[in-house]
Amino acid sequence: MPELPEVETTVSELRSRIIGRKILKVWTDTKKLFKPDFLTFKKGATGQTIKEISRRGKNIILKLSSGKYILVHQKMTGSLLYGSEINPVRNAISNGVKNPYIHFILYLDKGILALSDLRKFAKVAFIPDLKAYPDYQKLGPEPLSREFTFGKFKEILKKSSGKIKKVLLDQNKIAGIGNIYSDEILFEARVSPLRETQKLKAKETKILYSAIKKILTKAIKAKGTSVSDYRRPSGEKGNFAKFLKVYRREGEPCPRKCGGKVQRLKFGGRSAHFCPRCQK
DNA sequence: TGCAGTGTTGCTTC
DNA sequence: CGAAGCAACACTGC
Repeated sequence: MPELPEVETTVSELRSRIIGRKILKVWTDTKKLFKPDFLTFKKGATGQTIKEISRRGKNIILKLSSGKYILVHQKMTGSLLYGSEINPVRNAISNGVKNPYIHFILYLDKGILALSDLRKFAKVAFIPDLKAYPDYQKLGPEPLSREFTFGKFKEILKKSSGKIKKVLLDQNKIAGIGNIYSDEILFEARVSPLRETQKLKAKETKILYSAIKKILTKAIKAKGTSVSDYRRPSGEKGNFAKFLKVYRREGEPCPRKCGGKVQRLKFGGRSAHFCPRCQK
């Protein structure tokens, strides 16, 4: 589930703990997570000091003392956890909850950084040159950055076709929005996920732009959403789930009290939740 | 019991 | 070329 607010929470909570730490050892039981392969990763990471940690879209980026990078994408069920040690019997982080899904550990000179990932979809890459990494450089603008102006948003929409929900989910158009927040943003803006992007009115575009900034900012303040698996580095849950208005609320009355009912509809391979009465 | 559904992405197919 | 479908994996809930 980690979308922009969850990844932002992870990065900001890890920063003070792992900056300046040296990577002593790398462990995994799932080599397929690694790009280009585990041996390259291990050679590139071992002995390095972590100089910086940052976020780009849903990606976590560690800059190493060699000037090269580690990129972690948590995909569906990944969480990066930090603790003082690992309990090998329960595969649990010392100060976290029991967790049998740890598939990757960086042993640092102080503490450990572990990736929990039930479905093993996560990606852990060693990248010599970030700018030359296609998955990274194709990403669209950061929606909370100064660069993402209303003009920029209009330009993105102008070049897009199809339904607005699909545009919001496209990482190469805007980076970091996933299924939860696209539903919540569209509800906030009173725009149906099924609307054709080209047919949005000027006023709706403006409201949508504000809703993107508003919802993502609020979710970061709440430390993200834990619908099922996402955890903060400490193992704690995010607090935004209770603020969700439509996501996973099929059949409930519209929280805006318009008299409509939240509907779930499948398209583009995923489900969209919305109120057909007040989202036009 | 069994099967549909799950936060993401990228590959294959048409 | 774009759009759509599906696979990667393991679990939950109806």
